[in-house]
Amino acid sequence: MIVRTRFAPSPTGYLHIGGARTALFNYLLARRLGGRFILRIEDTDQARNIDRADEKLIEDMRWLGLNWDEGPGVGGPAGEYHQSRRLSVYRAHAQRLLDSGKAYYAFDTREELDAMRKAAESAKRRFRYPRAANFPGEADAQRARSEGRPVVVRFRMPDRDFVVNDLLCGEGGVRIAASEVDDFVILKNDGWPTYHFAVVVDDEDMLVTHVLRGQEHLMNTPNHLGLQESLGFRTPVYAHLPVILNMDGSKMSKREKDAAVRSAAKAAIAAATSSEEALRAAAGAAPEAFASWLRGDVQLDAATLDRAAAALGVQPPEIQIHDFRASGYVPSVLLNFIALLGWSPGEDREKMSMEEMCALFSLERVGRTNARFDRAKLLNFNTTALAALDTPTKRGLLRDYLSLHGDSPLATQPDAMLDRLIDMCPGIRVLRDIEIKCRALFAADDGLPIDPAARDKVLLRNERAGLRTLEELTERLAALPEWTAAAIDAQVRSFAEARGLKLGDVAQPVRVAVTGTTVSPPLFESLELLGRERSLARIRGTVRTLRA
RNA sequence: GCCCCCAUCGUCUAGAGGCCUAGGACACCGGCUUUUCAAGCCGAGAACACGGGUUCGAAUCCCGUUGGGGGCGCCA
Repeated sequence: MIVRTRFAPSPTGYLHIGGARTALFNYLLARRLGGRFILRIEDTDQARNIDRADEKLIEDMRWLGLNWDEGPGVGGPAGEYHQSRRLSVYRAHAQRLLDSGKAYYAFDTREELDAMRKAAESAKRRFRYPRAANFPGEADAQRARSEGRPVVVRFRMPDRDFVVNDLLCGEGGVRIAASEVDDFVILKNDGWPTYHFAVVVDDEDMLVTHVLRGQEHLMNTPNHLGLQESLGFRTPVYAHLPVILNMDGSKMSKREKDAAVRSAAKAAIAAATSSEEALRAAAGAAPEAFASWLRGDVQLDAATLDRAAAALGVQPPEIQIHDFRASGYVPSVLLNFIALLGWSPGEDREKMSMEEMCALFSLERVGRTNARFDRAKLLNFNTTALAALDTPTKRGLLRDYLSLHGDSPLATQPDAMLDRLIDMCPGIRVLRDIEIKCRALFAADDGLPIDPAARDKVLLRNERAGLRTLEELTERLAALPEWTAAAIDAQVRSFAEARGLKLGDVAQPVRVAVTGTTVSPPLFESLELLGRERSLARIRGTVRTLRA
């Protein structure tokens, strides 16, 4: 029997870390066992579907390299892989259950259901839907509809305990008592299937053999077993994966990003480096909404949050796969790291290529404890991996990074220039580091912005020692017979030695004068790249400004 | 509230009753290197949640406690 796995996300936006790991494990299992990996889009909630969200999700999957054998864009035997395009399939199966008395119509309103749930809660009972003694017929459904009552189809759950044979949870299966399950809705009032129903039908249609999914699905598995039994379907092998949490143990979500930006905003306002009004305007938020966000009552939407973060000059923590791409992580490294959140190949192995993971993966070695997402370790993985790549490969990654940052001055540079920048920046942790270090080299020479802290510390402190050094050095540099990193290096060193200065005492003033900051690629190479004219223009400009 | 899952350094984990004085990785701390930021090199500290069993012997098996996570929708 050929192994068939699937990743079945609900398209509510970009792919999350947890979703990516679920996808990865399904992918690895299929690859390891010579099976097929299917992508299916679970878009059965009309209210929640965001326009074209599946495209973002698919983009992230492709970027990660988690390519599917069947699914959107590649097709397959099931024909359609968006549940929204398979409605007739679900309806046919629902009708079958209706006809055989294994499902029935129900006409309760939300209010009635809420009231029943409240009553159960106050009586300290678990709510169970009160199944009618006699099921309503088609005529009753017609009447209910004409009276404007909601009409749903509920599944008549078999009245017995269920045992979920899970590869990861429990030993000898997880037993869930009959009292813990009830007659759940399979067809909503809008005629669309619920998740529980669509997932069972599709896993059967698509011949899925192994279901690896988040542990939050463990308790709904009896619903699926009941449906499979009543529909005469196979039951796939289940493995419910532990959850990935934030470092603080909370559930990983966009909230963390929101909180990070909020605390930066509060700090900036408290330190008077910014005002609430200025930030609000920069973020483009309504005054009341912004105030309520600052109090922590609500979250900001993604775009507003990004603008606020930019205005504050803070880098919010990456949450979604897309965030990591935008920071300049290597996709295979991200996958490698995520795989280790729950899986270990043993023998102290950690750093692995995709091929190695495919060869080594096994469910027996997947753990069962929740993992926290440690960005520091991921950063280390990325740093190490980047250091091992050759320049053309890094350039490819940098191009991808820049495709998301069209406003970067690096975005329009030719390959030869990018290669030069890459070689000037060893030891980078993420691709964004290249941009941070190099962007000043592409700024206009006139009116180069100087960081005040750098200016005070490096040029003005100690009675302008840095500035005086700079002035003395300028003419020596101007007189250099050739403008190469080696020549500049020799000149600066001999100058420093003659004055009894450390190299840094000379190099830092030049760096600040030329780049406006204390951080840049190696100075002499930077000066060579900039050229004599532009370098001297910047130094002289800075000197002029500070003298005035 | 009821039900389910889980429990080794700060974090991810190795560990299938003696190989454990508990191994690796990241982080942290100390040192070296260094024209900035990184990177690199060397070194140190750091864990079997608790309480009962079982056994000659328990991180490993059983029970309980505590703690963490999840579920109880016409969301997925």
